[in-house]
Amino acid sequence: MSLRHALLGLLAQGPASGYDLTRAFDGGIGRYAWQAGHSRIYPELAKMTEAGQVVVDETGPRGRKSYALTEDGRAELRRWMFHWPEQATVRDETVLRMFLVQSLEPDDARTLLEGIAAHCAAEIEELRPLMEAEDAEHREGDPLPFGRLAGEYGLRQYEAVHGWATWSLERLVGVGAAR
Amino acid sequence: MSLRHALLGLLAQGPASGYDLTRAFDGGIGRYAWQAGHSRIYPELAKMTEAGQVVVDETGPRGRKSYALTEDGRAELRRWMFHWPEQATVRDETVLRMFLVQSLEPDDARTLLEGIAAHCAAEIEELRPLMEAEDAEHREGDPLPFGRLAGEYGLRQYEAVHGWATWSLERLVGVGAAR
DNA sequence: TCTTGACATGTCTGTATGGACAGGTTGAGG
DNA sequence: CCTCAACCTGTCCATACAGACATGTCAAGA
Repeated sequence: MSLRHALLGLLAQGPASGYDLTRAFDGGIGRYAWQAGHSRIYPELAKMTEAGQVVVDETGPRGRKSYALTEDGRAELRRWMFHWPEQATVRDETVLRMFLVQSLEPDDARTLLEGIAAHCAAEIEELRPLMEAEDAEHREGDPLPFGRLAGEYGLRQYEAVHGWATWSLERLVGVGAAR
Repeated sequence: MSLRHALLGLLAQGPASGYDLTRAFDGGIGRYAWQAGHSRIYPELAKMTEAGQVVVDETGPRGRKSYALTEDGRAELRRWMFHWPEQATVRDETVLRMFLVQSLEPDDARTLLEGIAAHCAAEIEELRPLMEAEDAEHREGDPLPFGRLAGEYGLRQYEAVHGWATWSLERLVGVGAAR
């Protein structure tokens, strides 16, 4: 039911339509945390409405329906945020690839790790200026822009992977060189 | 089809039964990368056999069937490892919670971040000695134990999250204190 | 006026998946 | 000899999900 909580969390920022929420999943949340297409989002919003966690607070042009969180919805979000299961759902293709690097021939592993390192470096160069621009606009005392923490998470994530790939390359050198 | 590639990657380490593979998912790979239960693994192994990517190389007691990678299977694994889709599958409940921290009241957010930081610190203290023990046993020139790179990844991951949570707490202090 | 792209909501089908259901074997220790 | 835990393989069902299919509106610019 994580999709439901993702939607509750996004709606906690303010009312949004199914379309808006679908767009949100194109951004950082869909890239790093949880994917969802509109074909899942619309039915889920319907079920959440039935469950009393959201309401249609406004309709707009083109049949637009704007959803807002109810008290029940906010309570459920809070409950979920504080209730960590022992085994959280995880299914991450990128991390899986990292786990399986050692299944490749040493030469292939090295090539792949070099690719990962380069890719991370490129992402970092793209993300860092965005974060710095946000910080420059930010005034003392204002709430942080939504996604600032998430963006920082993504950045640190890439830095960690970059460091890992570099470290792994060093560790593999001995094996490959001895070939 | 990532489950298939996870299985191919695990089998690249050597033959294993469905039961062995199920156990493997209880470890790091299932915790950080990809979850799978035996009810998915057995049917998938059957399909992979049909596709010629694995073969039953040996039967043992209790109906045990040991699967081994074929050349086709190894080729498919390699192909997949080098073929990165623009948008990789990701569905990670833990990361989702991090994205949604800003949806909470500042006080709740602070409590949660403190919990995350403490949790990460505990995991780091558990993982680091394991890695150090493996390194102490490791001799120059030997191949790294399977999972050493993955373990290092997990460790660096926790360190990154810990750093992020600490940083986030600092950034939120202004908001909370001004309340 | 026309066309195009963005806005907007939905359904349907095949596959993925988790959790329950189901059943049988073997070895070690009491 | 017995029992129990670990070993071992499977199926079934309800739900989750991705991607295709389907439909229609509105605003801006040519």
